[in-house]
Amino acid sequence: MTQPQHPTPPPAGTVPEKPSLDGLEAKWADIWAREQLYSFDRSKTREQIYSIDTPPPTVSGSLHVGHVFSYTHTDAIARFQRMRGKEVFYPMGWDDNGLATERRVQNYYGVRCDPSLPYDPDFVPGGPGGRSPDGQGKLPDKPSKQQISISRRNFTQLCDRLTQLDEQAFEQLWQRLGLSVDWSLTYATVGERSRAVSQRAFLRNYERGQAYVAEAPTLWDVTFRTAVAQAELEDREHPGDWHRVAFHAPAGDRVYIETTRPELLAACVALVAHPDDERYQHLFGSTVRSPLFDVEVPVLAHQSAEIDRGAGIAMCCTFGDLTDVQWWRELDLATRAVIGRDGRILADPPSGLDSPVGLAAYAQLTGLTVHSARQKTVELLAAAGDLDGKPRPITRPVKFYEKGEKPLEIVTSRQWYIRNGGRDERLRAALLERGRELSWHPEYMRVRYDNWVNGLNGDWLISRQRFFGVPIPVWYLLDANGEPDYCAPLVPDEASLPVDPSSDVPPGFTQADRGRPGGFIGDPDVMDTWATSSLTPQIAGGWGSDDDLYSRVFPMDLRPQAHEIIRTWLFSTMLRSHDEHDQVPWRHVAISGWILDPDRKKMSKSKGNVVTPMALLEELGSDAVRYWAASARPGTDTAFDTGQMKVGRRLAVKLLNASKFVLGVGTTGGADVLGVSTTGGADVLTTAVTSDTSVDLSAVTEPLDRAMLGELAAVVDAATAAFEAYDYARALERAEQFFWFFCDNYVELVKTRAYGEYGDAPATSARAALRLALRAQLRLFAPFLPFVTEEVWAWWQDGSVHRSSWPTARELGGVRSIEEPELLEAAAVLIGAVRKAKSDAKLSMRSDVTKLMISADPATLTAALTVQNDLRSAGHVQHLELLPAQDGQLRVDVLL
RNA sequence: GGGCGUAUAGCUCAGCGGUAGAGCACUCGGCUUACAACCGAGCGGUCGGGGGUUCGAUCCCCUCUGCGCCCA
Repeated sequence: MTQPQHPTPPPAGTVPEKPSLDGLEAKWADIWAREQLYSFDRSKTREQIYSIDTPPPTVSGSLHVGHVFSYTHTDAIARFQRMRGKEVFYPMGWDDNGLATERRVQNYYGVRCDPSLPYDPDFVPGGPGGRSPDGQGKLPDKPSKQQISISRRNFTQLCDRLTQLDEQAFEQLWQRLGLSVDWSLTYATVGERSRAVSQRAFLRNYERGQAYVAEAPTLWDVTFRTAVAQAELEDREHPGDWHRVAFHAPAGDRVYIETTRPELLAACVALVAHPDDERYQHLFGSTVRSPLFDVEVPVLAHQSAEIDRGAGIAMCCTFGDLTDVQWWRELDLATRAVIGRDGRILADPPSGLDSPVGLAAYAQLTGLTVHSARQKTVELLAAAGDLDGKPRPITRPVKFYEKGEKPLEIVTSRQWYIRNGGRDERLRAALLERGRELSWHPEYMRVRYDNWVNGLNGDWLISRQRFFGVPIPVWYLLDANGEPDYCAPLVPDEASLPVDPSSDVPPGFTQADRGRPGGFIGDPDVMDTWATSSLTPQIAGGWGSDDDLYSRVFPMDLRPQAHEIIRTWLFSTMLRSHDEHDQVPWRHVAISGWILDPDRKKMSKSKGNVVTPMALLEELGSDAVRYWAASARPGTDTAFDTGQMKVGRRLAVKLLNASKFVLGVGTTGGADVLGVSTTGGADVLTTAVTSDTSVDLSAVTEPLDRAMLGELAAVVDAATAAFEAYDYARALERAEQFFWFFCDNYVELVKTRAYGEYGDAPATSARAALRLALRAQLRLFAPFLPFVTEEVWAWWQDGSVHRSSWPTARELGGVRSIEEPELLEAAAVLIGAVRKAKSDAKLSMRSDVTKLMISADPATLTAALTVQNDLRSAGHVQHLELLPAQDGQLRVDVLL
């Protein structure tokens, strides 16, 4: 069953002979789209609206089952809120901004961006670009051999083109999954609107002094040749070697340091030891000379030197790691850079290296990679006798760019930053306070936010030396020598956004002024992708372009997201909202867990354990997959489990069959007690015709029927409370547990009566109760199983179940509305005892019971008496005997 | 190294102060007029180890161990 079937839909208002799940996704997704069932009504007020800040998936990656998992959680909440009467603002975004897209376009079209090239309007890409998506809705990723250099504008056009293809595949999948998104509200993070919002927010940050440009040591990826922010770092265990190297004191003494980075020897600006370290007290304040390069450096004390690491005294280089940066800054040291942005030793020796012997040594390293320079330096040191012993291998944590494969270097460069509290206690405290204003689901995820904010050690570096992204919207004046003045950037008018400084000109200038002394140059950099993603509420809500809409949806009600991007997406969105609006961007944040493979390893492409979602949806059905997703507790990592999906599929099938029974057992006679209109038709799909007042509970006269409705009312209350607390899984569990009980016990008990065996009034009571219960349960399941519930709803109700109102206890007569609250449970226990007797005797459930003897406490006996007709019918009992139990213990004896 | 989560039946998980639960798997039985891709019944656990609080602990506290994640 890999091909979806498209059976002719049965006429509205009829129950099919053989109900089936096949084809429901295609049928209903199509109808919902055509009817615009989920379209957002922007005339509603903020109080009437429930707004969702949807996570935009990265379209250059592939969708996997983890996306299906978390987006289902959000959709269930959206559907619940919609049924509760909220106007749900549920847009979809595409994250097509940034490096991932760049790489994909390079490989896909076989191109390379060269910003120095002019735009070629006639450029036609080669590569497999014309190919259509494969069966999984994904375009092939094939690296090309030869890469053509093209201009930045041509390059970004290809990015647009490819992401559009990817987005179509994504949208197909989401619709198949049944996400109740309003597709007319879709945005893309590199779209014009996003660029304008991103640039506008940046410029406002700049005006308020929250964004600034600075020349500073920066973590740098030599492969991608771009600066990297703290949030993009990861520590990896990396092998290296301790080298024991001699520095020379004036008296001829040797001072040994230990280092894992001897290649930075020429960049050494000081030796540093802990102020309490006895071994080096006599050296503090003196100078030593470096081996090979013969540069004089001071010996200094600093608290953060580690006494028991290496020799306890370390060389401080500009720059080997973040500790070097700290020492350099706090001890006010010289700067001697030796590593270039390409990760190779610079051609020019650093200042202070001027002796002939030093210059000769340096010349041997020039142009080498870090790795080669290290080997060469070790050779030279050994030859000079300044290397003590053999290098000793160690493994230590080294900082990497999360997407990179080489250790990060630190280079000094001019970059843009946004203040984030990393260097400002007051801002940090304010952001921590913002975190406390949010409702976190689950609550303990708040700690991750606190940890991140408390651990920030610098401002947010937002400029990236890449091509595809939102350009930093500033220009710099060139002085008479053609040197840019970075202190006073030229900024565009907000009305002209978005701008591309590499092709647009600043106010008051013409293209002729570009690059000319006295003219201007554009900032060549783009912003970090998070600098735009941090504005998804503003982008989706129309900030700046549709302020009326924005006032109706912001601050949003819900931010759903995964836990690993609390430090990036959640934090940065909070920061931008704090800066721009002085308030939290949402009220609730719901954190989804991850999908683990059956061996409890995180699913990822590199491990090859990802599951293609579309095939899964086709095989088991969307409702089944959604059931599995919705069964997972919020925030909990969950194993991929087709078994659980099959359980969901069985539930959906059961809903079909049980509904067929309830609706086929006969109407309630004469006027329809449910007040169901018979004017059905898809043209009124979006109209909620069913209201509480149309339900006539008065036909439900039998105590057992009322008891069942009372139980269901309690379930409705529990599910509602669970949903309000964002615990969709509990809401599903309660509904599901009741439904199986309802089918196995209640339906079996009343079946005979419902067929009319005991006359009209008892039959009518059962039929009305069955219908009321079905109508409520379909709505309880609608957020989880949108397709099967809609299908069944259409058999007998007008409109869409997804636009009907969420069930209430009141419409079912209230919780525990009868005087004998345990009636239903008692009846179930008794019929269970009869079944067990037959099962133990290995008899058919149809076989007759000659005599059923029940000995119990008075309340249970009363219950048995009350349901005796149903009990006798369901159990095929000929004679029923009720006896008071002396000890109050229930005993059921069955004479077969 | 610090933080968070988690540990319950063979498996996947619920429960979280008052005599252990579900589904799957397994065993046995049943074509029952909604459902045999179904239904019924059963088997199965000293609730990770140790200590403490309590009349009583799977549940609360401490500690140890395993696993996962986040941050250094």
